[in-house]
Amino acid sequence: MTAEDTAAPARRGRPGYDRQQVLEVAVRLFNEQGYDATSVSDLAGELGVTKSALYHHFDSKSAILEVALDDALSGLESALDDAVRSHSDASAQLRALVRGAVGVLTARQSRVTLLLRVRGNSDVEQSALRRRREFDQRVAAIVRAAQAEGMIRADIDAAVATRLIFGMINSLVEWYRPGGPVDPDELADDVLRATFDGLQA
Amino acid sequence: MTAEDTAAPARRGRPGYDRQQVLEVAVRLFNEQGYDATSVSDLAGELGVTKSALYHHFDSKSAILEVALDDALSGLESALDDAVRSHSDASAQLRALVRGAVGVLTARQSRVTLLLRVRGNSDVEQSALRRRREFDQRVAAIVRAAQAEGMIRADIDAAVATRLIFGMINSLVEWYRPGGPVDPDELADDVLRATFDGLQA
DNA sequence: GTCTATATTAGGATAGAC
DNA sequence: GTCTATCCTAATATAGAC
Repeated sequence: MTAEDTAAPARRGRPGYDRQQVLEVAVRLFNEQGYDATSVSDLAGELGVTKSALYHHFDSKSAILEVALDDALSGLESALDDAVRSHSDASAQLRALVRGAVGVLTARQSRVTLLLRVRGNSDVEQSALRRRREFDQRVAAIVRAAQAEGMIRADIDAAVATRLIFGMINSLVEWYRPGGPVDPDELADDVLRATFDGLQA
Repeated sequence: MTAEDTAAPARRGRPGYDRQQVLEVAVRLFNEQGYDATSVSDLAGELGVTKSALYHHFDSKSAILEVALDDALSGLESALDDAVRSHSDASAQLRALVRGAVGVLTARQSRVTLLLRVRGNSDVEQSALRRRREFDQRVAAIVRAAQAEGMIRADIDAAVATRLIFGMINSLVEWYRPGGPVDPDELADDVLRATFDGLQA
């Protein structure tokens, strides 16, 4: 209904998954139980196949994680690039970025959730962390510039402000559920209002 | 210097840990690597003792987790109780709660971090989750009441507002470090300003 | 309070048939 | 694309001595 882009001829019988379907279920399980707490057996059980079948789709458990993390990072980086490209002043870029980030978090919720929980326990996780730190630094630079432009109040440290804003945004993955009662666009508006105008009446 | 309440006669030689010291190191490791990714061997290695030595202090790995989670939850519950007891109107209670929660998060950072990452993979985790949900519901009720009092803007859903506020607060555990450049009290002020007045100049 | 075994199970991963 | 069988390692936990 929503995403069936690949030209895959919609499988029928119980068994018979493609890479995308495996990825989908894996990411969901990783989020429900945590990556480390999810065994390949768990995943196989959830899909109703054996462990061996999974190794036909992915070389390793961490290869699944790698694909998911790349997807999340690409989304966030694109949102940042778009925001920077579409606006010349930092204040407008920041607003666009907040809206874009909320968009990515709601659209790719499960993969971004995975990204935000990465601790650096493997090469895959460490390289994702590096890439995420680069993203964070670019964002911090924009917040600093927006403060210099007078958009962000001067009585708060720009680095702290950056973390508070994205702390609020990132926390969405903990409760937002696609298809739930909260509309993604309205949510973006709420976050913009909450961060910049405040929740006080 | 800070917490040496127990009457333990300050050990000397390398080996020789008490429960508190083991707990301290365990919680730090759990946060660095994730609970599931941290083996009892890792912990033993970090302490410079064998695995068996650890089982002298705690019955199981999850027993360590249980103590840490209880401490975090107790702190948050106390902050909530204090806020409710000290103020009669919801608006003041909410402000006191935000300040108190930031205080608990900064003072018991490592244990609260652990709590916020719990997924419910065991009985210990599930009972912590239940207790946390109770806390969340009490908080949501206060936010609703504060909105009814006219303190919180009416154009945002109270449940969403609650999650945004505590999303920002809880995100502190991701970057705040005791003894670092950010003062806990100033941070509480910043969070109050950011959530209620907004970050806009 | 710690140590040297050791039991036991589960985990990630591979070989090769269907 | 999936299966059975299997390898190998690492994980939690225990027994009993020092």
